[in-house]
Amino acid sequence: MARRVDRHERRELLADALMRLAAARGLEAVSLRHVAAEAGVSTGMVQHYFRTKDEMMTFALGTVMDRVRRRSQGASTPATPRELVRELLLQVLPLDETRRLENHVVLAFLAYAAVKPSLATGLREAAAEMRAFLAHQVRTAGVDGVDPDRAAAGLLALVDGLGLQVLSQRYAEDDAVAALDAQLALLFGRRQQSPGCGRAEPAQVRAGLTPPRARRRPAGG
Amino acid sequence: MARRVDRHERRELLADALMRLAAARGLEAVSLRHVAAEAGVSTGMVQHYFRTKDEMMTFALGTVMDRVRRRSQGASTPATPRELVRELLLQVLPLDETRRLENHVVLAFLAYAAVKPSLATGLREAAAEMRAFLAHQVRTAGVDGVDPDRAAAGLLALVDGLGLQVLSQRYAEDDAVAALDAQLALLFGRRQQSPGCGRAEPAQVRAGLTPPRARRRPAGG
DNA sequence: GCCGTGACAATACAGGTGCAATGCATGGGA
DNA sequence: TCCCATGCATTGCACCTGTATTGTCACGGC
Repeated sequence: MARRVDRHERRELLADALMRLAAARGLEAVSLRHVAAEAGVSTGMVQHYFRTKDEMMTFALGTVMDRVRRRSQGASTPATPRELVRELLLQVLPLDETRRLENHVVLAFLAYAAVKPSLATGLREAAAEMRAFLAHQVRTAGVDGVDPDRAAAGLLALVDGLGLQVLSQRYAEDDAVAALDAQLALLFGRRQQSPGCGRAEPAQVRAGLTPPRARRRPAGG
Repeated sequence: MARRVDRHERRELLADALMRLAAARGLEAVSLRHVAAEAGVSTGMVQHYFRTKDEMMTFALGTVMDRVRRRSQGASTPATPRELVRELLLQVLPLDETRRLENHVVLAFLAYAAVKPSLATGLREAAAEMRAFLAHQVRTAGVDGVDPDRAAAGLLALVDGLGLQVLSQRYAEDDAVAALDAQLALLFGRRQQSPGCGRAEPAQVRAGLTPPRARRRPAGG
């Protein structure tokens, strides 16, 4: 066998091109030929590494999520759970070009997944993973009176919504960050506002505000 | 001239077919021929009423938004601003088949609009309209310490995020409603929790929590 | 040496796409 | 009655799509 190339690396290169394309011109502009052109290769090569378009799409989606995951983990090593949560959620918001691009891609895939259940599964898994992590941190923080799962789900919903607003230019980036911080303050307790009273409020807030909780379907994540 | 048909009515009929298609198989499945087939007419007729595909898409998007708008207004006539706000936001969440369909369509258009600025404009307008209405109601309610605009934007972001979660089956419908209600309680004040203290908290909460702009508008604006 | 296999390239093909052009029936104004 | 704009159907076209097929070339084991 004459294998001299790193197969996975090649696939990621193509996935990169796909993401650029999806971010710039939408997922509908993604075709084998366009991806090949964007990557500067022949369409034959794309076919060589992905037997079908669906396989290519699935791999690309996985790549995006892996990338977000990796960046979220490797960002820094904050001491407190609260900082950890903040770091993670900030990595999800479209605050720079890289993340804007990623958000665009994820949005495109989100709409696409409404039709392709296989992709939906992947997205759900990633979300479940994040929720689990967030819930764990909330639990670790020891905020009393809050259901960690609910809080995590609420945070994710908030960040999702904020991301949408920012992407469609209905909201400024700074405002989104401020909104997130406000919610975090609510959840973890700001400073100490008239103890006893301030304590009671946030718990109720959390329980209500971050509402749903995902029933984690084991299979779909 | 021999005009016996209601042009607008015909166009809405076609837009209906388009929406059904978009909800069921994604916006990528929307073609002149498919829309025609779904509506049970010839492709020639579609071309007769929409000179271009883009014109058809734009009209369909407008139709969805109008529909949501209309339903939101005509739902009922609740007495309090809070009820009004709740009614409106509930109309945006995908809580029944109709709204699930609308949400799917809006999501599809949202992703599509990231590429077609003309559509994005329409979506933004609708969102601005809703935010203005919500802000007015919040102002009318006379909640002190809250910026009505911020609160409105926050509510929209929350509902947007919740809608996404529900659509992608990461969140149960009931949980979404509970989440919304919790946020409303926060905003308008639940009952009266240790007055003075309970009063101060919500204001801060609102300002922070509901930050961004609304994504949820089913209409796709 | 060969030869097989992996890494690509080029091409072919059936089908779908948006859109233009054309055909044709009909019914109201002249 | 003629006339022609309207409402719609049919057809055609150039292009693009995903995929299958085939070809070519370089390498590495035998």
